[in-house]
Amino acid sequence: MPELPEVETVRRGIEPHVLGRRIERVVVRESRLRWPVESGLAQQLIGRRIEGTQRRGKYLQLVLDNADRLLVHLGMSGRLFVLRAGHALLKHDHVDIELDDGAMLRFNDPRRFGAVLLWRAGEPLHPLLAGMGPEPFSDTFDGEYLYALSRGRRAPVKTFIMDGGVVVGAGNIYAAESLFRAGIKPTRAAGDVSRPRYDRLAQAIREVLAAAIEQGGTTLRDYAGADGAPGYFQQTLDVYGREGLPCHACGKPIRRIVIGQRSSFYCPHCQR
DNA sequence: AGATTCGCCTGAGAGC
DNA sequence: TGCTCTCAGGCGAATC
Repeated sequence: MPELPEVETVRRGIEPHVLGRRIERVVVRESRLRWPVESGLAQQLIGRRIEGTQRRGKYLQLVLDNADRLLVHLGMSGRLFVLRAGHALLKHDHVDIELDDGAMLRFNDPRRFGAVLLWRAGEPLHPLLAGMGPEPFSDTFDGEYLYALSRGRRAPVKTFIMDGGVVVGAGNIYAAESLFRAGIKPTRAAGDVSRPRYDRLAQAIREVLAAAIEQGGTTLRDYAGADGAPGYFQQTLDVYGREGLPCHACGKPIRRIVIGQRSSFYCPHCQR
């Protein structure tokens, strides 16, 4: 399940293959994604040169030479591969973007929770990008920010940091890992977490995401990088998916609970 | 406004 | 072998 580190890994993986390339052909086999792929997409893209790649939250962006941007969201099961044009077709290969050197970006997404959208130059900030919280590596994201925003909130701190309007990138896996590193119990009300502990949490979120990016993301079942390679951060996980296994810090068994319909893992001894 | 629930999807794995 | 059931979950929209 691609979260921020996985999307960043994909961005880094495809960038050298697409930079400066011109789009020659676009094939949309299935337009029913999270939002419909617009019918004129191919016409909008063909002939454009790709000038850069960016990421905002979990949205990957191809910046075109007319300043339009192609937004790609991998949803839960989306993959973006760099292949040679004409590569054998697999089930759920929904969109191809063929480049002028014979390479091809291929979007595959079994569950179709992903999206491929055009954000045209001159249009206001795309609605899906508006209202997003700060990037975890930006200057505006720190303990003070989390502390101020959380006052009066009774929702669990895990739910709070997973809210993309608070900060982007703390998906289920990384929220759990960050809370473990910060020693904070995930069920604690966001408004009851002290300022010093939010300092630790903000730092933990940055550390966990940075480490995951370094290791190419976390591969549990669905995720693979642009070259098809898995990530390796799952070997570093302290709590996620480790129900009943000994805590890496104290040896007591990791507990699994459900918070906001999502599996949550924590160490009842180390996290308070 | 904040919190909660719903709905969209398919594949993997368990159980029979 | 093959069917049915459950679960996974990002995130916008709707509802409480």
